[in-house]
Amino acid sequence: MARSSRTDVAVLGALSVQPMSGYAVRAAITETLGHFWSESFGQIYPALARLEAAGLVRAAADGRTSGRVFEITDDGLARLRTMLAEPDEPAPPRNGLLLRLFFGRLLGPDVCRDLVRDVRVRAEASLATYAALRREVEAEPDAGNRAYFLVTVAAGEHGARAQLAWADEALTLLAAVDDRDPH
Amino acid sequence: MARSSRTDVAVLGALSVQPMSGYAVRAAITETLGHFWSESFGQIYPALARLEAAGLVRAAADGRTSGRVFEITDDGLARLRTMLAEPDEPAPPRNGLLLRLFFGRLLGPDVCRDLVRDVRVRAEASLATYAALRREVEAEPDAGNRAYFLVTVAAGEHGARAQLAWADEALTLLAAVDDRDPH
DNA sequence: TCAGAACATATCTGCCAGATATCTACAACC
DNA sequence: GGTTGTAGATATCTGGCAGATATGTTCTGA
Repeated sequence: MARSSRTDVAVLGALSVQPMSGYAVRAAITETLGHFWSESFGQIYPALARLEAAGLVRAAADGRTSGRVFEITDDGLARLRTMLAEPDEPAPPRNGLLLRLFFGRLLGPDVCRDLVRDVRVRAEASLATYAALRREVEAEPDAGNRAYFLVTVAAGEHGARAQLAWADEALTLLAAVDDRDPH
Repeated sequence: MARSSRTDVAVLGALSVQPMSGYAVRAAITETLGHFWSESFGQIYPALARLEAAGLVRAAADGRTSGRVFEITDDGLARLRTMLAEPDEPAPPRNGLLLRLFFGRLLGPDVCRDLVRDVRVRAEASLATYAALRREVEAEPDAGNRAYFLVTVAAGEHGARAQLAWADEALTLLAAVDDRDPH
């Protein structure tokens, strides 16, 4: 996925499922891709305008509700396939939590332990969410996509379990730090 | 960590270790925080100018090489502590790999398996890097910071192991997908 | 002394999140 | 039958940030 508009990929992907308004695209992305992707309105509307100008998307015959409903064109579907096949450029790492823990001595071990415990709590919650999501996907009738969806759910599960295990190791490490260390 | 300039935190953090030029700050961040943080020059120089104007950083008595060497002021250290203590706002998820796998049916199972195998290879390499880093940190004399550094190394290790385990599960899931599925 | 490597600073483009400002449709409520 | 609230919908602006690029400087080794 080239650095160039990954938003376009997500929007085209959403419209490849069914025609939608910009508002609905955002809702679909939040709902369905929410555990590994996010988009803001500030991106979606310019993206739709761009894609429409390029003929990758067109406003569907207006059913005269409010809001324009867009559908993907054949060119758009071809472009989506191309973009999906581009090599992935992993984002540069930027983990605010680890940045703070690295300078943890300035914060003191107490605060650091709270930070880690907070991660632990959120990871537990994520696991529950993923368990529900997995049941949902496994019950879904669309067998052709099921394996792909499960792959993304599994990524979330493994990530959350890793956070749990890390949090426990981190708490052990921090337990050994003297609270009266000059920070 | 408020959304507002996390770059400032990283730069102040680097300068809290020792005075440095902008160029050296970038090098230090890449080298020392590289496995969980990154900065670009395009951020560092404006950040240094901002911080200097705010009195959080000052140009050290010039030893007359090229380049201005900055050191953190007392105000800067206080500000750093404050910023480190601010609540963490986790970045919105944006995982290009999972985005592609989610629409994997459009790509076909072969391409998807290649993507996953690639992750697996990189995760193996990461694990080796972290093992070396761990040995380095454990040998380091600075006992006061060692636990904090190890916490960040452990995060990388757990993350990489999770990727390995996920990749294996994903390959199993994708092995069951019929290659002749209409995509 | 000359070439090139490493050091150093600066700027510009484009992607993107988040906040905010409107506007419409519709239903519940009084 | 008007008011009010809520959800749907579109658009714009600010600021953080990565990556590329341009350019000058210092040092080292041939």
